[in-house]
Amino acid sequence: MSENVRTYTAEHADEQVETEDETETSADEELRCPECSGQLATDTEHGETVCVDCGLVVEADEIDRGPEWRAFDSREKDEKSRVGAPTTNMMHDKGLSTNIGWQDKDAYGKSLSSRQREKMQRLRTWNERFRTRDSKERNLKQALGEIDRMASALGLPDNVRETASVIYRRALDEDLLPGRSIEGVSTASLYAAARQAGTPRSLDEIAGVSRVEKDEIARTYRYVVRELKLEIQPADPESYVPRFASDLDLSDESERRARQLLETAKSQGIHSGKSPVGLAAAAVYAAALLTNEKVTQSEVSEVANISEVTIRNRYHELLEAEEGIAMS
DNA sequence: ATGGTTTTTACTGCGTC
DNA sequence: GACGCGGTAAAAACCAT
Repeated sequence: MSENVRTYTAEHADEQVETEDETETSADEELRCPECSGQLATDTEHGETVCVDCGLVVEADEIDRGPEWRAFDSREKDEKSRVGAPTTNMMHDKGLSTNIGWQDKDAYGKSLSSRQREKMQRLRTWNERFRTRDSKERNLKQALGEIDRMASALGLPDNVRETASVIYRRALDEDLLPGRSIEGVSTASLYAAARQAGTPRSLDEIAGVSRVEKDEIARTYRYVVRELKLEIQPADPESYVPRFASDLDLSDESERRARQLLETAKSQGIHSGKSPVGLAAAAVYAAALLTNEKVTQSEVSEVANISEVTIRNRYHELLEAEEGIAMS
């Protein structure tokens, strides 16, 4: 039983990243403080992102792209409104390009003459052609559609799609695409984004909704992470707990116990090198046992996609760790 | 390619409903 | 007898070197 602190990298490859002196990292991937790796908080009042631990200002003079809220009457609404919709990375042109409405109405809402209608139709056609003119844009359009589709299938929230879009966009900008499929990079981006957002999906789940083989996803993922210097920590077992618990119709109580078990396991260092998914599954099973809720190992293995043997091994270790704490 | 570790597969035995 | 559970051995998968 060697006490090796090997990071689990099977489907969770996390590359070590040399931290450059000038931390000119773009805001879209910043999750942790570069100094003390503490939690970051956004101060919208001053437009700053600060570290709650050491107070380091990570990002200043940010632009708030959202609309001003709280307008009490129509006059105020006009004053406070900033023109246009908020930009989003989920559209290939950030939602900024011109779009010609489909309604054949003029600015006053009056219908157009048939001549004008024809003209507008031609304009729409050309506008669409220009909008997706060069290959990069078309590429992006397809990729974002793909990301959206997979994210929906996996029930991932919008912010994950946003992040995935950002990652993909960067990959495109850095010319990472040649030699790799659009689907592959889209999938890898989504996988990375899900993990960054703390709502990880296993490689198997991702592969299930992607057109690309698991191997290629893993390969591309590693490549993208390395090239873009994304910092992604090994998945936290606890982030799988809620999903498993709800899939098994377990009470909040046992979900809490499962987290607790994982906490003590972490403090004991039991978790290093083991599959986060397996750990989470075992914790959920053990917690259900402790709260007298009937769940079979095979049921847990089903929802977690983990073998029963692994669940057995892990949950023994979890319980031992728990007792070890109780003794001391 | 190799070696070390973890996970999976397959099989067996035990107790209970 | 089917089912849930535990254990073991060998194979496969995986990461690091």
